[in-house]
Amino acid sequence: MEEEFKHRVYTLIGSIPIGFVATYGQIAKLAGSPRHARAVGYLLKNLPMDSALPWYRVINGQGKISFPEDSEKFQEQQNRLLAEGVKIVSGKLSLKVYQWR
DNA sequence: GATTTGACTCGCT
DNA sequence: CAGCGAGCCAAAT
Repeated sequence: MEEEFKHRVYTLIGSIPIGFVATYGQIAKLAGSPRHARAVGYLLKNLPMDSALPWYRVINGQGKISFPEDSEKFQEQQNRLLAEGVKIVSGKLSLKVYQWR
């Protein structure tokens, strides 16, 4: 695996401000590989749970959490986001995609 | 070293 | 406007 890619992905995710989120594709692109959105997900999947990385700020291209609503993972991610200041509008999470400006 | 898998996307129906 | 399908490509087995 390319260590550099991984490192950039982790760094980028870590740099997402509170109250914002980013998409897998965006992370992959900024990490240097526009077509590796899935690899990003893969990396997050095998993250150690003791990691301080805000993986829950990463969502899919549709601005949603990439888990079925009934799954525990979904619940946890949503809760963490809510705890970070994300609000609910019209029953949906008000997710603002970070733009690395 | 080949095969399967997936926390993705985009485009067409 | 929601749903489905095919493309993509690294990581894991």
